[in-house]
Amino acid sequence: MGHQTPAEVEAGLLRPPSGARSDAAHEKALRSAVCLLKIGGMKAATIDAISEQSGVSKVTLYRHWPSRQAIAAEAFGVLMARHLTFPETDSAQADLNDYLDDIGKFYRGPLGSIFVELVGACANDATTAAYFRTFFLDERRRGFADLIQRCVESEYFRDDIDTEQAIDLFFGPLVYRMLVGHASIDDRALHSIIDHAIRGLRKPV
Amino acid sequence: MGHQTPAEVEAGLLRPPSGARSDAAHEKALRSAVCLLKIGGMKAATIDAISEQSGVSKVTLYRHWPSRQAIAAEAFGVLMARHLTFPETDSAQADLNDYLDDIGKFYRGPLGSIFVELVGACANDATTAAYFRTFFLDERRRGFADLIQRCVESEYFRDDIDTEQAIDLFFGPLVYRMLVGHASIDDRALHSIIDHAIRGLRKPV
Amino acid sequence: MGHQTPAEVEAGLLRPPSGARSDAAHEKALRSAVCLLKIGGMKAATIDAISEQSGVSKVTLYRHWPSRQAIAAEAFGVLMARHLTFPETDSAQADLNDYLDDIGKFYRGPLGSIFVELVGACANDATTAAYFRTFFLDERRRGFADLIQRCVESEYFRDDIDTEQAIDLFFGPLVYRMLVGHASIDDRALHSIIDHAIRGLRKPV
Amino acid sequence: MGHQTPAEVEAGLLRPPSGARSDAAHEKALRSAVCLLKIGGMKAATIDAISEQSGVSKVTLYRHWPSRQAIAAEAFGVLMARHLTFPETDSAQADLNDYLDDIGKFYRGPLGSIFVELVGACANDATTAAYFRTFFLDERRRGFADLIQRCVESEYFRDDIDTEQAIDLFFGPLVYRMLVGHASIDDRALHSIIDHAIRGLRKPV
DNA sequence: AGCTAAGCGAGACGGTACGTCAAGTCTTTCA
DNA sequence: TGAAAGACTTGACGTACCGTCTCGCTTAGCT
Repeated sequence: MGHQTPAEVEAGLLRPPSGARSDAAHEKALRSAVCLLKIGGMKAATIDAISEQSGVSKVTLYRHWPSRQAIAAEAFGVLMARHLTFPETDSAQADLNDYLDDIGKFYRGPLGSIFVELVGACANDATTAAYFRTFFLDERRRGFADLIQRCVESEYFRDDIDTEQAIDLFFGPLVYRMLVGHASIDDRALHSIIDHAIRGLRKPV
Repeated sequence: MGHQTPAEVEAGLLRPPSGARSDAAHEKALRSAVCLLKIGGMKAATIDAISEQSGVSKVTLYRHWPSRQAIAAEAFGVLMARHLTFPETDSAQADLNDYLDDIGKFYRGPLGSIFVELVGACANDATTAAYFRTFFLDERRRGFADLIQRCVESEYFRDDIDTEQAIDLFFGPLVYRMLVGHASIDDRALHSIIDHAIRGLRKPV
Repeated sequence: MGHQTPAEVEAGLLRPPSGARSDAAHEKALRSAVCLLKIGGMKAATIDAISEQSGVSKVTLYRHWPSRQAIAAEAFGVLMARHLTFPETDSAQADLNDYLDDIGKFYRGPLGSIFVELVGACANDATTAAYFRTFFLDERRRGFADLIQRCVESEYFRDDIDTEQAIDLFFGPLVYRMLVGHASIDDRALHSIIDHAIRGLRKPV
Repeated sequence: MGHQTPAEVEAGLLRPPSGARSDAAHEKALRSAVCLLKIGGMKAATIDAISEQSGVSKVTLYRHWPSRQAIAAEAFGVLMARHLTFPETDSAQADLNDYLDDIGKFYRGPLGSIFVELVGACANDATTAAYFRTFFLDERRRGFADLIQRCVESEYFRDDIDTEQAIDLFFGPLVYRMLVGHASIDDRALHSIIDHAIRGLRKPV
């Protein structure tokens, strides 16, 4: 399947398949971007480096993406596709705790810092943000939204909460701390933050 | 008073005063940076532009700050010093609501987008983050912490909450949304987010 | 009739006729090249532009010509076919003067600067030079050679001159000045140069 | 002494001396350009190549010259400064013949083809032409003008000739032939052309 | 009448070079 | 002695044009 600009993706459109060549370049570029991101983060994923390492010319890269940040965003989506599956047991509450634990580990690992760099890049460029959402965030949020919904259905959370806001209540504080570094996100802090957020969402007992 | 690197600041150290000239250059540079930030955001606040507009040579800038982001961070602190005072009436709860209202307006205004750009810049460079905290964030958080403490004392909030986490429970979701743009921060969303956060902190009634 | 590469042309060979389509593309490309040359000179006559404007694909262009300069050279020949006819009255001397006057006007006009650009392009590529000669210069020189021959026959010029050299004695200085711009080619200069050249060729009286 | 743009040079102005560093870069770049020109002609003297080989950054090159052709033009001037001195014996006529002989050899040698490439480059860009004249041609023409003047004084040439035109009468045909390649410039042709030109300038006997 | 080979438009691609921007360093000169 | 002035290197950027390639369509001309 060919690549898609966020606009098209967000509009639910697909580009007409363009032939083997185009996709090959797209894939090669993404693979190189993934590799460079893992090794050196956003700083390493320059257009020149991706071009050189992948054998895809710069002009072609610019035909496929509007900026290096966009490539990185999509590459990050590819990279994360293999991680962080959502637990799905009988207990929504247990699943929530499991998932939030995973999140904590993720944020403190190498992928976490790439994630943070990407969020930072979103600040400078709305297009990057669009790519980041389309190729990574949206799907992940959908998964988490399902989990929250299950918490609502099992009467763990109130039924008048806004799912999107609930998600941000968990993630926002963590991301903010990772970006600015004003406070720790060690296990204790993490659990305490989560605890506060859960209290904000729980159904009164 | 001469300038301080964050390391020194955070360690409570002061550089030996360096003479009248130095401070004049420091001030001039900051004034220019403030001006450039207001006009064109982070993108406009380049070293060359600051140097040219302020008449302070690049070399001198680098003697005073480690990077252009650091200048911007300190300049932003200067810029914000005149805004967003904390309300202080008899009612902590009313003060909290007033303040959070102000925050909303601030985030959506021109200063808000500079703030977001700076937070984004923090992602790439720990030193920038240190400057940002030292010259802007720390003081502001202290003010907000006091407000939260008053909410605890007036038994609006529980007394076992962590003030730092409480702050991030309010700010994190907003900042996250501003950065990534995945959801609105209009008045309704804002109040709903705040409402969720407050619920997480409130003393059970 | 199909097109010919200079080598073939110069060897007196013709390509086997290739079918109606081929010629249509050839003509369309030349027409576009003429148009682009007139509007923007050599700089505008890029392969991409010719291809786009004419609807002839780049691959086809490269099947018909070895380079964009070659296309331009042939197009210039087409363009000039409509201009600069040779006067032919009873007086060879008068005809010579008329023609040289025309030349002066031509060199200073828009076609003159295209001509100069093409001569400049010949410097970098022998193939371009071959096209330029085949599709423009050779025929023109033949015409001028006839005129000079008539001057010899009417005993205006010596009969031991080399016609080719005589032509270059007139044109070389003009072209050189147009290329390098070290001296004017206004009417006075032009006539003076021509006068020197004629003196070099005249039969002593 | 710092470098000069042709406009300044032609206006007789000098840039204010800029310090040792600048000149070092200028010299290094020219040396590299000379070297590259000798090895591969104009095609080899790319900005990137000059920058890489000389260790002078591209930005600096563009501060010193407006284009690679300008660098090449100045470099060619440097290269030629060591060649083609003007003979100066008692006999102006003999000196003229000697010099024209030298010219022939020069045109057919490796430097000749660089010369032709440069003349060709002048066709596309007036600035290149200005550099070419300033750093190579003007001085050379001054020398040749002196020689022609001596021919006038010795009553070999008429005294009503225009020196500039006389120069072009010799050089124009040669340059034209070298550029377009429509006719030979072997010894016979060369002498014949020179002979024609001389006839055009000689004092009637 | 159908088949085959050629020419064709479309358009993506790798490559070379360009010209520019901003960052951060270094030297010279001045106060 | 410290700072202004400003030239410098570095690294990356985004673009232009080139010449090549593959694809699938059309057409010509032979079988």
